[in-house]
Amino acid sequence: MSNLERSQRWQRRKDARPAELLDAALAEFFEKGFAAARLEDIAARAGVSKGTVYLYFDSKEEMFEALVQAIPKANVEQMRAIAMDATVPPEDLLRRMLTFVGGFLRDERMAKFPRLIISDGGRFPKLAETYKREVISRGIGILSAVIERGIKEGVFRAVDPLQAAFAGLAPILFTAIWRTTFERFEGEQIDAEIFVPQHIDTFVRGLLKGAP
Amino acid sequence: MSNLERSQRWQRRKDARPAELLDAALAEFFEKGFAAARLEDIAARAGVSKGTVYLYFDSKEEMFEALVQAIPKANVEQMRAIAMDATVPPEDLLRRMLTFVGGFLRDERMAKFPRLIISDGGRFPKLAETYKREVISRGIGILSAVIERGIKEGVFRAVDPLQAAFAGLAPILFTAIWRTTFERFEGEQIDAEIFVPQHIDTFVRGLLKGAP
DNA sequence: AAAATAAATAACTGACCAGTCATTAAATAG
DNA sequence: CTATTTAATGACTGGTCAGTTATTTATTTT
Repeated sequence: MSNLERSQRWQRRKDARPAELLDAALAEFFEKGFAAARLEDIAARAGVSKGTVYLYFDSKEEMFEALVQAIPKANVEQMRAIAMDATVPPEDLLRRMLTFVGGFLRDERMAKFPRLIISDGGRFPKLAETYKREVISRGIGILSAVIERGIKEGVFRAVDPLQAAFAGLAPILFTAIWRTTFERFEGEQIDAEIFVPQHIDTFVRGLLKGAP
Repeated sequence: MSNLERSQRWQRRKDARPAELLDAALAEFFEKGFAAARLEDIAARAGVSKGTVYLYFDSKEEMFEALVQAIPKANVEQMRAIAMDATVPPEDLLRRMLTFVGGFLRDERMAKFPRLIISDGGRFPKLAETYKREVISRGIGILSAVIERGIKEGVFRAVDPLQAAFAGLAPILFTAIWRTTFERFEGEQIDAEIFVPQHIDTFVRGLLKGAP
């Protein structure tokens, strides 16, 4: 029997562990929430024992932080890229940006983040704070800048740009929360395919000057 | 020393206990979420020992159910009353109804409910199910009926009434979630005073025919 | 091939908490 | 005033789980 075939109890994989543990942690957190997720299950899912987790992370909370820090930032930066194109009229920019957000929230991973933050933000304020600062504030900032430009150029009515940005984003974020909370029960459903474009249309029309 | 002055260890108050316990439970659930709320703290807050709780409720979950069942129904019925007035044009009805929702969500109690459901709905599906059936579905049903009437009367564009109802409600519910999750951290804030009326205005304008 | 190193394990600890139950004492009936 | 009932207590149980640590074993070095 060769060495390769011989069953080994475990292997040293120093480099791969942290990422694998974070993947496992994300899955468990999404499934059960932060408080109820068991470190033992996270370890098992990563094919490792509980003690090993503590070789790479100081605590459960630190794992959570690492996840919130890492994952949703790229998408926000991509939204900024869309906003940069000053040759596009503001109402089209707005449509594109909100469509983009609706798009990446269709990805399970992204959709489950808001719910996780809302769930455990109460007892672990750092998480909510980080998410607000790194994700929401940036996104809102970019959106409201575009709305402000539209007002200056006389295309939009003179609304409060910050509050309008929230109003544009809220239904889309709400879709993600809905999916992860109420979709599985019978009764009325949000159909993101219809809901998101229709909302964007209504929202942008409602913002335009010359509306009734 | 009279009987009245004599310090008594406790009093029998069979009738008052359940309501007092539910009040205490609501406060603890709002503060810590369902899973993290301690029965001992709920009991203490109601001025009673833990054992007493089990004289009136079979389990922690049953307390939660009782709360979700009881509290937010009245408001939904009040919204139905507004919708009933067929002499008012649909766009005004819509404004009134959404303003009403924005109003009662300013009450702390109401604002904290959605967050509680979202937080613990995952592990206690019954709660989310009850809330969807008893509160959300009813509210959405009433709203979408008014929107449908508006479309039939030729006042609104031919949108999907159900999805539009969600779109009208979502930002207002989102306000409540925001308040209980992100308001305490520095950075951009939703100002409900501006946000809600502005959203309602944009939403209804966006729905009207003759928009650009 | 033996010694050294460090990755990984698994048994353990200490704290926590939902739910139980034998006991106590307030209220009521006889 | 005494006996009975029952509201309320509080110590206890059984189970869970984050974090620790002594030990084992894979890998690297010499």
